Amino acid sequence: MKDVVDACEISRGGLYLYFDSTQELFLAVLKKESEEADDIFSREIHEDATAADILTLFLKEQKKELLRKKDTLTVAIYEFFFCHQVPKKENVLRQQFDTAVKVLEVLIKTGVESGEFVCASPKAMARNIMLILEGLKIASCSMGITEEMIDEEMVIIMQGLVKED
Amino acid sequence: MKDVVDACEISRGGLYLYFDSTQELFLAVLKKESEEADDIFSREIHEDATAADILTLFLKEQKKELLRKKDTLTVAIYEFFFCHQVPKKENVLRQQFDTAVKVLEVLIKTGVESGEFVCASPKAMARNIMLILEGLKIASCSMGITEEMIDEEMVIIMQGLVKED
Amino acid sequence: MKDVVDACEISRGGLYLYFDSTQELFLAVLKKESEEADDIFSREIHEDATAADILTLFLKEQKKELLRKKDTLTVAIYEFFFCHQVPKKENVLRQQFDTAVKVLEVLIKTGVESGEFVCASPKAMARNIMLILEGLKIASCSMGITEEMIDEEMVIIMQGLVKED
Amino acid sequence: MKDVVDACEISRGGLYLYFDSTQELFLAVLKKESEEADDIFSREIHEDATAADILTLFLKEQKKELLRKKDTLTVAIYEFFFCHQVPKKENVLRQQFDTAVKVLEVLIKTGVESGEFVCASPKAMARNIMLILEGLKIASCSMGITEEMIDEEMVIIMQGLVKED
DNA sequence: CATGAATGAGAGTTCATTCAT
DNA sequence: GATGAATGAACTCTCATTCAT
Repeated sequence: MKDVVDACEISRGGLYLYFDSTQELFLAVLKKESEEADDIFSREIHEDATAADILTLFLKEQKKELLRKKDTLTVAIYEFFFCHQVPKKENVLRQQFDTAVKVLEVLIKTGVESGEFVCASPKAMARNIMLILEGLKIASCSMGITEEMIDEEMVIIMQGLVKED
Repeated sequence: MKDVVDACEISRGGLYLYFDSTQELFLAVLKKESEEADDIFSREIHEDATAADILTLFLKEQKKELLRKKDTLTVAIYEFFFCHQVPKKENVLRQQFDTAVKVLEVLIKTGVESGEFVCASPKAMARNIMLILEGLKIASCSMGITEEMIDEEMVIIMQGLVKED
Repeated sequence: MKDVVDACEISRGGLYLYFDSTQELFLAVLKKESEEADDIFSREIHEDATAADILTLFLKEQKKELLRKKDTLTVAIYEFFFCHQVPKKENVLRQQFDTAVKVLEVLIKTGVESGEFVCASPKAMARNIMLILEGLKIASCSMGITEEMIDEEMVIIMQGLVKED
Repeated sequence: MKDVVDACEISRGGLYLYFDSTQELFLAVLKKESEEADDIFSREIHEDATAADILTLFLKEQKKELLRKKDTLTVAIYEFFFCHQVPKKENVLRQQFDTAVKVLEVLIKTGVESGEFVCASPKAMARNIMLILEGLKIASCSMGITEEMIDEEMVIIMQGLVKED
């Protein structure tokens, strides 16, 4: 509350002109973030490129986010959903995760069809990728990670899909 | 604080005879937990079994923990290290993670030597496994997971190591 | 404040062009109410009827008001004069009370003269009636009353005046 | 809140050691007051005296309370029950009122039996007395009353019961 | 004249920490 | 050593009032 008020140079009461509660403000921030993320994602996916190219681009974008220092929003989001056990439908975190999984699934399938990827269960693999990213994210917030760690994971992800022997 | 003094049947003031702050108390709890976890882990690894057996056992143990409802300690640990950016050496979370990675690395190497596993970079793979588990853990706390999700990930982990075609 | 600007479809600032404060606005409302109440009262008193008829009519009117649910204005008026100990001359509540007492006094005297009522001290009796009504009003707002309770009191009031044995 | 904290010379937080909320504190005050009032009442009723004596004593006691200046508690009690429309059973105000009515009813009946009083409906008369007192109380808080006004009402009440002609 | 976004003091409540006993 | 009553700063939220437009 205090931080928001200070950062926005608004009065405490002024906040309530735009949001009914701090919780609502927070959810609004989440929604905004989510939409912006979707925009970036969409822009990438529209490009005329191979599945591998798109996946690489996606992972690069994720890496950039992971390296962003002092990602206090990520922390705040986690803390929010730790406490507020909202139902699946209203859980923005869950929705973002599921959406990303679906997009990745389609991407992997496309890659399999084009012969770029080898994958028995695109859906499970998509979820696996997202969980690795989630793992990196939480590791970044709670214990710190290096760029090397991220790169290594990206390599493992790509190798798991191309596995040409 | 209240929960601790209630559970320990100690006075609020009494707590400060043993710990200078709630932060220190929390770190002590973590240390204790960590030691106990190590014990369990060691016991498993001492058994006379194949690398695949041990890994399976390890993953099963992890699954059990993931399914434990209301894992408030996990949440508390995350929240603690979100706020207290302690140096690597004192970050118990990091230490536990690194220890687990090392043990897994040895295990994978053993498996590779015995011909059970195929893996170019055991260290990276070990870290990958831990990040997936971390991803599952945070997903469990913040958006909820199903047993099927866990099983699926376990399968992917094992397949990534055996990949016999 | 919010309720007023919503109901009047005026801006918050606009209100201050007509009233210096909510207090002044409230007093203006009271004054208006008081004038309207006087009008009703006058209309009744002008009718050509016996004193008993008029008193009965008056009590019936009071009963109707007492039964009006959610009488938030009454509550607001009480709360206002609880806090703002205004001098007797400016106390609208007091003025209304005194006016009503005077009117009732005249009415009782008329009744005594016509032989309808028996009353040693019309002024005290008039005040007594008003205090009973005040008691019913506050009871209605703070603890709830039934129609039976009102009727009972009305009977006692009338019996106190006619007492023919 | 602030007033209580200032008056008790206690910290804001300290209040919550004894009461879970300001509302609970308030209800506790009410209960205490109520008990003390009962004590006084009981002491009077135990005395060996005629019904008229007891009633006179009761009215004298009520007069004393009515004359107590700055009766902010009475105001606070009214305001509380204006806002908190609690069910009849939990409404302390209502309970006190009903209890007083019952006691008065018994007293009047006793007086009727002993030939001191004349009264067709002791219950209604008891309620009438209480409503007059309630009317005096609210008048005292909101518009101010004089000792003469009180005395006048007391006379009317007594005359209404003895009515010897 | 009129607006409504913005203010800021004050409300009730929580909780890690302290200190007289 | 041990207690637990007490503290006080911080939290979220409300609302009559103001002022740049």
